[in-house]
Amino acid sequence: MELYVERGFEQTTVAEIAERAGLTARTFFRYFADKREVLFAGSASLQEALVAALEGAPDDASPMEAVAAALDAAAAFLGEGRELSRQRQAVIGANAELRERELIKMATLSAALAAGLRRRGVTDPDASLAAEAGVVIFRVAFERWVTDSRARELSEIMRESLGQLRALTAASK
Amino acid sequence: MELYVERGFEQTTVAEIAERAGLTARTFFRYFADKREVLFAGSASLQEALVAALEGAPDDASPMEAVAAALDAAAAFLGEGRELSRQRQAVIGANAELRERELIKMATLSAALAAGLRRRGVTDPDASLAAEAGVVIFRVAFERWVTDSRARELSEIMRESLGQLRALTAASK
DNA sequence: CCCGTGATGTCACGCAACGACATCATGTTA
DNA sequence: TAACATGATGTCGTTGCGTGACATCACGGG
Repeated sequence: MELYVERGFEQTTVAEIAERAGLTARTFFRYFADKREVLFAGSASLQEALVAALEGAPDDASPMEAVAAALDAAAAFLGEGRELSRQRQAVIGANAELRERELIKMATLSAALAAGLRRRGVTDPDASLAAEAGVVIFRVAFERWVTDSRARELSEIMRESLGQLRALTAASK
Repeated sequence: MELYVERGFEQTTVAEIAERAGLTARTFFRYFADKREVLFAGSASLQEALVAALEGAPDDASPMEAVAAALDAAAAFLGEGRELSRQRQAVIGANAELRERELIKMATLSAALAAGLRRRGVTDPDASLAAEAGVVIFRVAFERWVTDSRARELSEIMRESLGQLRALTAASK
């Protein structure tokens, strides 16, 4: 992160990262599949947290209520490190390759949520749609939280965004 | 395409592609930004066709009706080359880097459609949502068309998928 | 004290991607 | 016709990503 923020993603070589970390480039590649993956190291555990929250929702919760539980977990997971999230997002936004990687992480997350919903008994078109909607809300809320100057909580913005989507879909005849 | 189908994307070198085309690797990179871009060469013109159709829709058409016009254009654009689309999709599906590239192309398409809708006077949350919904329908219908053994028309599957999404959103209270 | 085992380093390699420069076929203009 | 500009291609050299093969070294257990 230090190097990516200082001089940008492309201008940073793996050798430099390894040196800063007191390692060899070869060792770097034993921990991260490629230069991009460093920025997404936490995404696996984030995904696990969301899926766990979704599956831990009450049995009688609707699909979107279960998704809302997952979003709460996301807020808890990310809520503390706003400054880190800001830097990270700035780096990713400045580079096309990183945006690609982020998109596929989001797609993976969506698939995992859909699978979790199916395990809860939600059938297929609904499971996928609810999962995709959840990811859309996550992205929108996260973007606002990172951008906004006001110190609102991520969880609050998540809930607000969910409400907005609800209103929008309800209003579409 | 020949080489990617024969031996897969990763096992094909740019030098081989260039040789097959009677060129140098250096020249290849003058036409395509990278090895992946070859498979997405047509995506710019596809996007232009969709946006043109969206903007050419009647003034009194609703946002989703305009999106439907764009989907018709997509069907017209791709409808003839089913076998090519099949091969292409098989290659892309077999490789993570190519899936990433495809995701960012879809995101770009969604942004272009949203911009087109805004030019039609649709305001922001609706424009983005309608555009994203359009891309979802495109993906789902295209996937079915490529996978299905039956010889149904792409345009027909597009319209059917749009109807299903409409029904789903209408049913969600 | 030896012996796995896992983490790291070293070396060598293939290949993607790009900059700089040369070449060659064009069509244009005097 | 000769001179010249232009655009497409080839040639050469370089950087950096990513990987396989092998060596080394620290460690804890027997």
